[in-house]
Amino acid sequence: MRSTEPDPYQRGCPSRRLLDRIGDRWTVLVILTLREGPRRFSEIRRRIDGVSQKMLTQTLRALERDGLVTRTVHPEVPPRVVYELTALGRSLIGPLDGLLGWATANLPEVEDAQEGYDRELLRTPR
Amino acid sequence: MRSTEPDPYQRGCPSRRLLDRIGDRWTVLVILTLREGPRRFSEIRRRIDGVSQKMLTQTLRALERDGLVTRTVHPEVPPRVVYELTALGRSLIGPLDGLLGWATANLPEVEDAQEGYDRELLRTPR
DNA sequence: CGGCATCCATATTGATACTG
DNA sequence: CAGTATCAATATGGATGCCG
Repeated sequence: MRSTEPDPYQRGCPSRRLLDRIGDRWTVLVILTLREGPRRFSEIRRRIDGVSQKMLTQTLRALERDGLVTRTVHPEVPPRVVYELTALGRSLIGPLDGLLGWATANLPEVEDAQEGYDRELLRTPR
Repeated sequence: MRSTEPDPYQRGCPSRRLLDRIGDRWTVLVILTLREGPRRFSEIRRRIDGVSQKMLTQTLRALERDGLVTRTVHPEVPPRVVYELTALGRSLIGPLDGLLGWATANLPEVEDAQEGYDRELLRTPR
């Protein structure tokens, strides 16, 4: 049996393209931040611990290019730039929540497994 | 209103820890490969286009450490090493499928958005 | 076969300085 | 405020060779 293996994961397949997009350290966090509503650049920056201004700019540009986020410049002084999820961006929240829920429920078990693994390594160094 | 912003995404929060684990280029693809059943090292390697032996080894070790994958060495010559998802690992498949489904359904729209964005940049180079 | 060690090119990121 | 530009540090990944 087992006649039908699915296709291998080729470079351009949906899984790969998705991972290339949201598989970096900041993209998902920005989307989750914007789920609360439109936010200014500095607000987003404050809510994501450790993101540099450069990385946040890059991430937001990529999200805008992907059609997941809109960028609105209010012509004032000082400038005010507001980012907001598009409908497409919001549609990603459900699936992301699925993963987040898994993380909340199962990360403790993952970390237990890590401890066990590391302890075993110490006992049998090689 | 809007009294209650959720906590910011601190460095050690579940979202961050999850992304640190599965946010790399290969982890998700390995899990999806193993969903079909136990597989040998070389089988996995063949099914993921472009993964080097070094990266696959690293990824499998991390997954084993996380308790998501078991590694079984069959003491034969030549050696045969079989990897298999644990129950914990299998529990991650549902959430991952959610994301994959989103990708399949919406990546075309994302790529349209990119084209539009890039075309606009060409028109107004700066 | 599976996998470790090494070397090396390149990508990613952070820090800093500067601008409209 | 919200960027851009530049440089330096680091992380990542691939290629190769060797081993049980």
